[in-house]
Amino acid sequence: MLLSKTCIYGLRASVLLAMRNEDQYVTIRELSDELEISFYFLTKVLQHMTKADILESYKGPNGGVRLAREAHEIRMMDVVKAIDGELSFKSCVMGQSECDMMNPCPLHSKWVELQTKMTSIMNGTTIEGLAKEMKGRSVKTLLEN
Amino acid sequence: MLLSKTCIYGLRASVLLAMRNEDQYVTIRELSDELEISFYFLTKVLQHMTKADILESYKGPNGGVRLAREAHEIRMMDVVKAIDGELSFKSCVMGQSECDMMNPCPLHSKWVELQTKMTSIMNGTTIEGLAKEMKGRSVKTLLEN
DNA sequence: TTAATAAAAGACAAAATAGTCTTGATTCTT
DNA sequence: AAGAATCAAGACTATTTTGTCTTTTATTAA
Repeated sequence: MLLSKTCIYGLRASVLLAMRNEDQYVTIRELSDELEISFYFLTKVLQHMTKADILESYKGPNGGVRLAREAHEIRMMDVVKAIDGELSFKSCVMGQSECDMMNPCPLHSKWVELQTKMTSIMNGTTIEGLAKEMKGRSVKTLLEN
Repeated sequence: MLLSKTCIYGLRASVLLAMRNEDQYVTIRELSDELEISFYFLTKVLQHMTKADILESYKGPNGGVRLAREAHEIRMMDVVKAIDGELSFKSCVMGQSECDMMNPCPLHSKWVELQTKMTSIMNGTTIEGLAKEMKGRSVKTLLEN
């Protein structure tokens, strides 16, 4: 698995937040219910994202979490880096600690293109983009049935 | 990390075997020494590969393991599938259990191309190819220094 | 000001992955 | 036949990831 579950949950929760009124706080319970994952676990994930300034939180009644910036200003890359770190997807396929042009693993030349592509997708995709895609999907599902 | 350590060790050991006289048995101890990894752990990995008919083994003096087929007949994909299974790299980035055209995750359209590319690299790369690349690299290193 | 709501913090538990070691089964050499 | 070499099998431990729960802190509303 390329991304950890923690990271995937973080991404999905961000997308849900972006699909709503962006400046409104949403409780973690609502998010975990909608994602059908453990409330406790999601709490930890989102706490981490709050510390990383991707989300902001508010305690007490009507509190919850929301995106710290506008959804189009948060890239998928920001979330992935904050949770899994950069190494997770930039690390060498063959597990070599250093893998670059000077010291390539036997797959390097073929793989580097893939990694570039991957990086550019993560950089080029915003939470807003994912949210729009999700909304579009729902409409499409409706039209199809 | 895309591939598990188990899988990476299995790949690297296969490449070492291919770099030698292919029909000669090599002891696991030699392989683990060369790869600088745990002998015990590598033993388990290679046992698994033997069961999967990627390697064959022979007990006793002058025994060891060797490739079960010629190096150009073993694809990287064979090793990865045998150890990590297919799901490991074909699974959805966003963690959706079903993710296809009919039921895409919000990243599906962008990601599918990447997965295709990845699959084709794994299918198109043989252990022999990796071994040759390794040998070439050594020569290059010599020439550079 | 008290009670209720909700995140923060951190302890604890379970599962998956990675790593270590011992014993047993073969096979070779002498 | 005996001893050494080597993989096979499986028990055991350590680490990382994932998941659960309790207590504390901040905030609101009555």
